[in-house]
This record gives sequence, C-alpha cells and structure tokens, in this order.
Amino acid sequence: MNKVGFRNWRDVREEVLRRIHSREWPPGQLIPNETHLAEEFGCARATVNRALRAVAEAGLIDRKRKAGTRVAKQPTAKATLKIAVIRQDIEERGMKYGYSLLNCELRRPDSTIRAVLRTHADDDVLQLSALHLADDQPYALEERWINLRSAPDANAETFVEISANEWLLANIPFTSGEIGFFATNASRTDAESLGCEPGTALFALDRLTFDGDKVVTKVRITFAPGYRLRAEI
Amino acid sequence: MNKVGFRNWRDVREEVLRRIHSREWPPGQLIPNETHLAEEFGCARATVNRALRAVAEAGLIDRKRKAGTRVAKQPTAKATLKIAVIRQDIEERGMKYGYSLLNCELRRPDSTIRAVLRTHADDDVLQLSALHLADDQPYALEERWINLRSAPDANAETFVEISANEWLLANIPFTSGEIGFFATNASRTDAESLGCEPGTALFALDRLTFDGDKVVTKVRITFAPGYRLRAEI
DNA sequence: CAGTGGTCTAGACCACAGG
DNA sequence: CTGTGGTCTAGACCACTGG
Repeated sequence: MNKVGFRNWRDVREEVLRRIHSREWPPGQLIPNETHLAEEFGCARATVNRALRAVAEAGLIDRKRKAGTRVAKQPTAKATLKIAVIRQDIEERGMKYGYSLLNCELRRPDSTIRAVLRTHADDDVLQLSALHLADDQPYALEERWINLRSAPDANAETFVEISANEWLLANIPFTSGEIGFFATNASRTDAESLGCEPGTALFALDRLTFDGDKVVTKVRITFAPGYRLRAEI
Repeated sequence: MNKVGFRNWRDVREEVLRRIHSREWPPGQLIPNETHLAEEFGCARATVNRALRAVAEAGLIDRKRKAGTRVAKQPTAKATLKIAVIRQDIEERGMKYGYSLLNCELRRPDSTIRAVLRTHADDDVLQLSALHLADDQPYALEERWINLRSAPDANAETFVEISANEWLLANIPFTSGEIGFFATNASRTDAESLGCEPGTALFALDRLTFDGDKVVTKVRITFAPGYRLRAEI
C-alpha cells in the first residue's frame, strides 16, 4: 500500500489493467474503493474515477454504488464498428470510387415497408437502388426507401450524381438507428448487379435510421462476394 | 448568450446535441470554446469538457487543441457490438443452450495456421470443433485453434462439458483481438453440422485473440441459417 | 442507514498545434 | 507565440442501493 505517484489517469488505468490481467485481482473480486486507490496511487480520487470509468467502459469491471467495483467474470468483448459512407470506405482501401443509379421512383409501398417506415397508407415513399463500384468493379448494392415526411427535400434530388447514402448523411439529421448484419444467397437480380453467380453467399446489412421517433430511411446494402467487415476488440 | 443554469453534463450534452441536430451549429462549423460554453451554461468548464468529450466519442464533433471544436461533416455512425459468449447469447433469447464437442485433437498445423497463431514449426496446437445448440437445434459451429504456448492449461481440458469459448474467457487473459465478419456458402460438412443444405448462405466470423503480442486462439464461428447480428447506432 | 460511486466546482498547469 | 483542449487537485454534495 505504498504511494506510487502515478501522474495521470492513463497510468492508473494501465496499473489497474495489469492487476486484472495478472490475476492479482481475479475475476469476480471486489477491488479497493476509489478513495483507497487514490491514496495508494498518490493522486486525486477524480483521477482514479476517470481511470476506472474507462476500464468499466471497456467492460472489464462492473461498478455499482455501495456495492463497489468488481472485476468482470466474463469481459464482454465490445467491438466498435465505424459505419462509414461507402465512398469513404472504398477510398480508404485505396481504390477508385464509382457510383451508378439503377432506379429511383416514387412508390406506394406495400404494408411491410409501410410498417417499417411508419408512414400513412396514402404516403408515397422514394424507392431507389444504386450500385457502388470500387475500381470499376461492383462493390455493393444499395436498396433504399426514404420516408418523404421525414426527408421532404429528398424529392427534389435525382441521386444521379450523389448517392442517397451520402446525400442523406449530409442533409438529413438523425438521432439513432438500428442495424442488422446477415448472410444471404444472391438472387438473380443481385447476381446480375454484383456480377456473381446466383446463390453466392453475400454479406448484407439492413439499417433503419430515426430522427427522434420518425423513421427517415431504411436501407439494405448487399456487398459483392468476398467482403469482410473488420473490427478490433 | 444568457446563462441557462444546466445542472449536469448530461444536460449540457443534450443541449449540444440539440444545436447540432437543429443545424444551429451546422456541419463543419466551429463551436464556442469550453470557457465560453461554461459561461453560457452557467457551469464549470470541467462539466462542459465532460459533455463535449461524450459527444466527441459519439463521433458528432471533432476536437483539436488550439483549432477548437467542429461539428463533424459526416458523423461516423459507430455501432458497438457486444460479442458475448454464445451460451449467454442464446440464453438471452430465452432459448435452452446445448453444447456438443465434435472433435478435439493435438495437431501439427499447416503453415497458414502456424503463421496466424505465430507458433514455431514444431509446436503442436489444439484444434477442436464443437456445435452450439439453441432449443436442441444447431445454432453455431465453432472451429478453433488454441496456441498452447499462450494457453498451456488448455491441454488438460477435454472441452466435453464446457466449451472452449467459455473456458478460455474464464481462464486465459487476453488484451486485444481482431474480428472479421463475412458470408460463406455452407460446405458439405457445415451443412451436415448445422442441418441445412450445402450452399446455403451462412453468417460467420473469424476472431483472433491476443495476450500482448502472443496469439492465444483463432476461432471461426459459423452460424446456422437465418442468424442476424444486431446493433444500435 | 451508511458506504460507494457519480458529479460539480474553481482554479491551476500542461501539451499540442495553428498562425 | 498563444489559444485551445487535456488533465489534475482538493473538497464538496448527491444518488443510489446493499445490508
């Protein structure tokens, strides 16, 4: 319990991580409270708090008022994915970005889409599909429905020069979203657009975007064969 | 510029988010510095800092010393995935968890695996495959290689009662990892294990786990048809 | 009820990087 | 060089919750 004299919260965090990693503080164990650690480390309690908060965010400890801080039994590995604009994604890989609008029209959606977008029965929605290219090869197919009540300005856009993906991000604010990843066998039209055989396993995602409780847009992005979504833990 | 008297950093964060969302602070714009905002909000600078740090972590603003704080032009949507233990994943969906070890043996790996695990040419590695079941139906296939230099105790385990997935998490510390998600057509053996037709599109992930610079384990998890990985933005 | 983490404050110094 | 965010401190009060 000697004072060590750590200078900043990162040092404290590293020391805490070391103790967890070395099993000096084994999984499930209650660790000393902030005041004790501050004394031991020779710093202010706020500094210890900052460090422990960071470790807690990483999922390695669980903190509860009164109950204290425990080393997590099963550190929940959290992978943070940056969902970038597709163009950015491609350019970061050092490839040339290309874009091609396949279809764009106002439609009266079926009840499934209507339910998802939370539109009225007599609302039209903008439905479009487009292809994103990397080095002139198909990269991803974008199929999108835009709720014109949430994004009325979209009606004035042709989406020929700029993809809906980028236009929406730049022009329509959103507050939250849901995203789901899955695998799907290429349909005949998928295969045609992406230049692969029907039945090929394709990585795809569905994303639903909200502005408050209004649905802005629903999009499905189906990637060309071989796509991998990477993340770090 | 009246004092508003926000009480805590969450209030400050909400106000900042509101201004960004309403375009009062449009994308790309420089926002007032912490001292100004603290005055305006009638709180300490540390409180403003706490709030802005949270907003920055969410990807909505970019902060640089001296350059100040700007509203991000393209808010990088960040989805945080909790990669839970499979059993936990299944139980959280209210289903009964089952587990069945298919194979477990010491092997001299081929050069590809050896390179990935960073083992020596004459090191054996533990190779195993297992099936995870939900309500007695195949849920996911686990194919794993364990570096015995990083996890020597694994050699004493049979992995009949407890999956390697859980055993490793509970017994072998790790510091970081890489994860990749992709889609794959079911091979004949995949199809047999998971009870589907060969060729079916399956969602799969590869994960590589490190303890410092030592590789602990490489695992591929292939999910039964219909699996969706969900996240919120 | 009492102990723990959560937060705020006012002030200070520092590190970085723009101009 | 100078303005900005980054951080630390000592002390204080609060909110939650376990026992």
